Amino acid sequence: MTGRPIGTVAKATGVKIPTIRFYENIGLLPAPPRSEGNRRLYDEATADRLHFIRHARELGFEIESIRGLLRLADSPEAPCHDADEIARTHLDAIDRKIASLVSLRAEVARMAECACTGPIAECRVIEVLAEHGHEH
Amino acid sequence: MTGRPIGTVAKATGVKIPTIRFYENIGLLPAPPRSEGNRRLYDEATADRLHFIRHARELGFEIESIRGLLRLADSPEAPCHDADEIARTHLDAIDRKIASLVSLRAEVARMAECACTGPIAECRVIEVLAEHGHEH
DNA sequence: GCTTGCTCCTCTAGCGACTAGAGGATGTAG
DNA sequence: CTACATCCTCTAGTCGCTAGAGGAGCAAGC
Repeated sequence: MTGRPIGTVAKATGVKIPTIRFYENIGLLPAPPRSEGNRRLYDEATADRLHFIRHARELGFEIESIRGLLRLADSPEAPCHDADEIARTHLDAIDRKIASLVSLRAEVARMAECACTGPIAECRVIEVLAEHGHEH
Repeated sequence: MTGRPIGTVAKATGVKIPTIRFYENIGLLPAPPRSEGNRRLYDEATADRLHFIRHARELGFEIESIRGLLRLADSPEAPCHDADEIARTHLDAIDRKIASLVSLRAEVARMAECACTGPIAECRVIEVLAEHGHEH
């Protein structure tokens, strides 16, 4: 029973070694067989799973969503709709995040429009933050 | 020596009670005097400071940035430039976050374009995530 | 065979910014 | 006097890792 050691898989997938072990710990990645010296030996299927996880994480999916997606990936007869819904929910979350960041940006930009020559006593940044009644 | 209890200040500022205590713990908010029964009694200056912190947090400033801003707010003779720089650094961070979220959004949206009628075996979401060599 | 240096192992603790809960004391209104 | 609300401290949990301690295994050179 052979396979690649964790370092090789880490390099191949771009996932750091402690992160791989962490995924195993939380049950996202199956525990691979070990060598005589107790080292993890990964087969291709598990490495692929790790690739899958990394892609999903890069796209900002949460661990629990990825757990769901992996379960679906494992049951090819399940309806595509289920995976699609996870993706769409995620898309909505991204949209909300972008919207709130954009309005935030406007506010911070307005705040940072500062002549920036005087002392703090006249600083717009501090002034805006100290303002009362600016509940939105 | 009077003052408002923590619950009243919490309502007035919109900061939850445990969060106020947390700010005190990490030295962001000064420890207020206590009543005979050991309860915190806040004066207006401290409540204002909490307002300041809340505004800054709402605008996404990190605790350490807020610590700096508060120090500046306390020294009105310091140059405005220092506060402005914190704000500008934050603005840059927001811009980077927005940019990365927007490109993310495009990718997830492309992924979620799914006919969504077949089984998982033909699902585009799963397919995209499982793809190899899609390093960007 | 022996040493060097790399990779690997497990385990615990830390990050940021809170939040939740236990278990108890205090304050107030009827 | 009795409810009940509010407060207190302390610990542990959240999320997704990351860092470090302290040790074992392994491959290559001498």
